[in-house]
Amino acid sequence: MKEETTIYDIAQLLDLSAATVSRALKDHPAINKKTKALVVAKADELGYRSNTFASNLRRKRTNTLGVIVPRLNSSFMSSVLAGMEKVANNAGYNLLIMQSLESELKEKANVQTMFNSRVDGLLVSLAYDTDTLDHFEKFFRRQIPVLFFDRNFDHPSCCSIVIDNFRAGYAVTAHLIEQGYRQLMHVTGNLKRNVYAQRFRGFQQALSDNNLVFNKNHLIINDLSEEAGEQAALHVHEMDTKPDGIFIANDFCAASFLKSYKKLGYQIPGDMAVAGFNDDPISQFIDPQLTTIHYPGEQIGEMSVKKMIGALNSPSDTRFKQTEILPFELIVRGSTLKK
Amino acid sequence: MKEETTIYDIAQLLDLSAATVSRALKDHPAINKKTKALVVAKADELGYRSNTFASNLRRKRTNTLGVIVPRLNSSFMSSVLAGMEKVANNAGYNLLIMQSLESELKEKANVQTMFNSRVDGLLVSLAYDTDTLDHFEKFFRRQIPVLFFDRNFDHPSCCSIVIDNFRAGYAVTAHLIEQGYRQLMHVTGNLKRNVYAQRFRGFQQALSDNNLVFNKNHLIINDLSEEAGEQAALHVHEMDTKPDGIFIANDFCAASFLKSYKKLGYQIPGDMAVAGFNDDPISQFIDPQLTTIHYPGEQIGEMSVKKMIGALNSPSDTRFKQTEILPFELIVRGSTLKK
DNA sequence: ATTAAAATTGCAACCGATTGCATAAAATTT
DNA sequence: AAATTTTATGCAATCGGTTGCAATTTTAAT
Repeated sequence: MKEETTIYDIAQLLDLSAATVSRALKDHPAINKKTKALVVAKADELGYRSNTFASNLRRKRTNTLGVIVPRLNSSFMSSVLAGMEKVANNAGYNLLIMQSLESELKEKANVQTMFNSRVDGLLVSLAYDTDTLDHFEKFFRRQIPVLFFDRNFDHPSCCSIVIDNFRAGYAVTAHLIEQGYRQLMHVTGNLKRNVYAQRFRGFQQALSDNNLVFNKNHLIINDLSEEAGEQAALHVHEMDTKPDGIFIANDFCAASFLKSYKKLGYQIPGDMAVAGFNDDPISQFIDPQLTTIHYPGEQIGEMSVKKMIGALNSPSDTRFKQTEILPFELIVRGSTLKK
Repeated sequence: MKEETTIYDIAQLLDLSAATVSRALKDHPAINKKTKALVVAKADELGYRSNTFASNLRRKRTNTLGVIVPRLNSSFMSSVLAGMEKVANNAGYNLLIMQSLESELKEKANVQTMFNSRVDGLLVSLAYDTDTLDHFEKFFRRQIPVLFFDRNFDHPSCCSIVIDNFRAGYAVTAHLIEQGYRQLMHVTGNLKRNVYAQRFRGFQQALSDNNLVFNKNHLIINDLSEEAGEQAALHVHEMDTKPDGIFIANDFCAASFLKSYKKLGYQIPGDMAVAGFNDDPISQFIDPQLTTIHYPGEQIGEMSVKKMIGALNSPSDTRFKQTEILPFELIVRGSTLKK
């Protein structure tokens, strides 16, 4: 096993001090160009790689950003991560990625691990059942920036990157109404999560703007899983007066509903129009294809990391504390065609 | 910003040396139980967290494993990662995750970054077009363990965790034959990737074992993307003598094929039986549901990290160099019902 | 009581990069 | 030519935990 070269080796070979080598390697202005060139050349020659620990130890920074997501396995999240990685890499940051698996408990453990790993900043999309931000207190106290994307929670010291879930929910609902559906139902997740609460608000507002009354029995709250979609279908099947349109806050669950409801003998659209959310690939494979909301995942990822790095570089700049709202797009497909 | 407590603080408060505190905290056998208890109590009280950098710097280990995957957004990969994370966390390792986005170039860059971050070991599933392992040379030379999972490449100093793709390919094909399909076609990815090469071999073997000849025109090699599935459907549509069964080495592509082929007016199964690979959730949403191979993603992840940690703890133990082959499962669904 | 062995603890030198401050050398001004 | 400024480099302490070896204390054996 070859020995690592250090700045001391380089210093000795070039008859310089380690300090100069260190400065040369990071392009410090006080170092002569020729010296820099020499040092860089020698470093290359020896296959030098900077020892991050020594550097981190001294500078008290890790150049690592922590990322906690509910799950990795959605095309949405992986676009987000792709976007994050791109920006982070370019800026010399690494990502430490963990999944909470939608559990607050796991999320807490993740946050603790992130804290112990001394990430410079934390990017989080909250788990399904997270109630409080208490577990982030450690970060707040030490003023380590925490940023929420997609699933957020208002807090004075955190910034968020989201889409306008209210308007998106409104757009979907308005579209359903415009297509002639009047008895609308809504299936969504935990209303403590901003994304679901706001989509629901959008749903309600669209109803009321069109002089439709919201029927409390037309709201189902579940975990938006595949099984939940199935159960929702069964539930609707057993309703006396059935809705003719349904807006489900997640494509996967919507697809599951659609599949199950079809199986029960209903026509889609016609008996029931179905709209989802997220523009998951699945929405194009199911028959009929699913009307949904497209979410700019990659952009959300890029923006999040950019903000974070901005905040790290100039902690006082309030620009980096502001919530950013990115645009969405309504994608109309077969599942909501005219009645 | 509160100051961090260090072992020196604890040492001073308890009138001990930093060495003793250090040893006490890591449960060193030479330290008196009472002293240990005292130290641990004080550490808790002060909210002490060990400084990883100082420790890494001294011990020349990072307790971090690098993971490079082609893409994060498949349910398979995210199960793998979930499995990896579980085991890694329990053993006190962190994961540094990157995606190659199926590009050798990006993979090379990732490997370099991993090297610079001094991961203790590297877990890789190769990109679609990776030709050589040259970019891993740095790791081999320094004897940093590299392990391949799923998509591997034979190399004396690497161990692999895979399923038996040959037998899986064989099983799918034999099933199609058993259902009465005779003119079988195969769509797969780059044959440099073991997974695809072996599935193809399994396909061929099953044919020959059933006295069927393999027709060279019945092999399509593409990137197994959604578009590729569409194009394959068009291609088959234009063939004079059409196959009656097709085995596609990836569910996503298979689903896309199925959808497109149906659209062209064919019956599935009947005109064409379709089988996929991976047991992606999509396979249950498409109509008819897709026959496929179930892959134990989580187990692959767990096993990979276990092996890796084993190799790190006892570098000489050859058990950790052995390739591990995990079981798969043939899942029969509607798309390949009897002719 | 003496000696040998075992159990604890401390000393001090690392690990490698960073940085405030001082110094030396070169360039510019007077 | 002397004084001043600018530019370039070095010194040495620091970050916080780890570990080989020595020193001390306790326990066990003779």
